[in-house]
Amino acid sequence: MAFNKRTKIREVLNLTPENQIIILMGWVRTRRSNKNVTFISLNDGSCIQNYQIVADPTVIDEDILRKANTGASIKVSGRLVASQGSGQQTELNAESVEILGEADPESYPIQPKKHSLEFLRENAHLRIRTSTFSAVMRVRHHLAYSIHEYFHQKGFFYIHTPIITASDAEGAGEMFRVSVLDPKNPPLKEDGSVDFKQDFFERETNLTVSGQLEGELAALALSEIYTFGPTFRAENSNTTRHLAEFWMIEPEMAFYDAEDNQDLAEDFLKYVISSALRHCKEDLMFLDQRAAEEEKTKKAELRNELSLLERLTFVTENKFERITYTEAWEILKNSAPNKKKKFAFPIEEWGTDLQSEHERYLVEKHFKKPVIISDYPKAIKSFYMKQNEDGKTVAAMDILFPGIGEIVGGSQREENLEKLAQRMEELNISREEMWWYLDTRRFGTAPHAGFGLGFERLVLFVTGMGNIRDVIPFPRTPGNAEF
RNA sequence: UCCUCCUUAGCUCAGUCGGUUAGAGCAUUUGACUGUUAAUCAAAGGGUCCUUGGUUCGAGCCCAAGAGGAGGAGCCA
Repeated sequence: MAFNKRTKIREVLNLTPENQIIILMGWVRTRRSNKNVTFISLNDGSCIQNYQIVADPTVIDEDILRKANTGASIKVSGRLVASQGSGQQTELNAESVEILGEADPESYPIQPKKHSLEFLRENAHLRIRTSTFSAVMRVRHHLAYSIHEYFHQKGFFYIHTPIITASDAEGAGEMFRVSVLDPKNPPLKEDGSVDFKQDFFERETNLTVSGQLEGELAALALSEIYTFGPTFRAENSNTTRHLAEFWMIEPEMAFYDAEDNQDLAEDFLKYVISSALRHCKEDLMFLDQRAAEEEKTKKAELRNELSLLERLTFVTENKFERITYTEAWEILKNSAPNKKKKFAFPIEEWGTDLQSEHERYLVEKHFKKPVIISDYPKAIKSFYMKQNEDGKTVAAMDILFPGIGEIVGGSQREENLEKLAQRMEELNISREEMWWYLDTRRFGTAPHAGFGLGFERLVLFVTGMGNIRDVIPFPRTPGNAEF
């Protein structure tokens, strides 16, 4: 018999019991037994539910049942019947059980009990077998799928921008070097510096920190494109919302201005979150309960007012608040915590960047909903952002989510060659190396805009998990690349 | 990188003022039990108290350094 003749638990749950023969394969979650009967809770990862196998010790060999302990993988053939117990509609009366892979109960780390997330992080190779992580991974999949679905339906093209890049023009911080040179004995130039001319690409190369610049090139040909790929930042960030390797979605659209950009970002976020609510209902209900348990351990003032499911529904049903940096600055300057000197960074001069505590105040206390802040001072934003008429601000926007902070950062791009070149000169960015980028402004330049969405931050928000390391299968953080 | 906290059984944790043989729950093993829902009941096994050094008659507990982890900040998505 071919292995794929088996039925997935997700499908079995919808079958009417007619004593038909069904084959299930999966991993044992728990086993309970007495003299007359053994119950096995089986999970195959196809859904959050375990399926109950009933084994009669006069039918199934006792040695086999003994090996069907927590963590073992088994194949069960049996008859689908209405359940005699109250916990489930149907169950499988085993006629044969085969042990596919034993799991020594003395050494298998995942027990049928609540484990700490820290412990599971150290067992990342096995944690996907837990209810929580399998639920997170399924939600992650559906979010990725619905992202492609959203853009495809709108006529956007999926562009693959390079992972290896020679430009660090974004200035987005430290990069990981890509090199085939011998690190112990690299070829040197006369001045003693490394001679990258002898490296694989005959120049210094790094892992990408953003696909945006290449995305712009494609948008100025295909009109509307998006990227969805891995992104690397070699920053020594140790927080619950940073990874050294993460996935980013970067749409880039010709003939969009700043407002079109905001409209798209808001519509997009609402689409993928409601898609998760529709397609991952059971997983999200499980994660909702898990998050509610977690809430109980927090201090009262740090607790969420809304449950996970309520937060998700709230975001899809309410308009995001849209304010400018200047408006945000005024609200913050006149806010109670600022007047009472409760902020670690008091709001005084116009023009300084907003700190986490300020963003959190706006999102969680003042507006109590997602907030889009636009038109930041140009000094604190990147060179490629469109300079506004006032000469002080750029057409940037950040979308802030409760509990997550910045989930989207984007802008209308500067399409004017002179203004862009001048800004690059001011910031000491090489116009010679960026000739290809500037060419788009030389030939048929057009207004365009785009944004970057941190995929794991989205998964974090939708699953209600607290740490970004728990929403990617194998997290890469400073000092951690085990799996 | 900075600040704060943590590290005791496989897991989660307790451990009084520095005092003799280091505890609990869960897990595991064995047994009991006529259908269980993370079954229940009984018994048993299980320890480099993170590492190194110091103080002391005596250190899981005090001090120092190091390692690992968590939370917050910065950088950002």
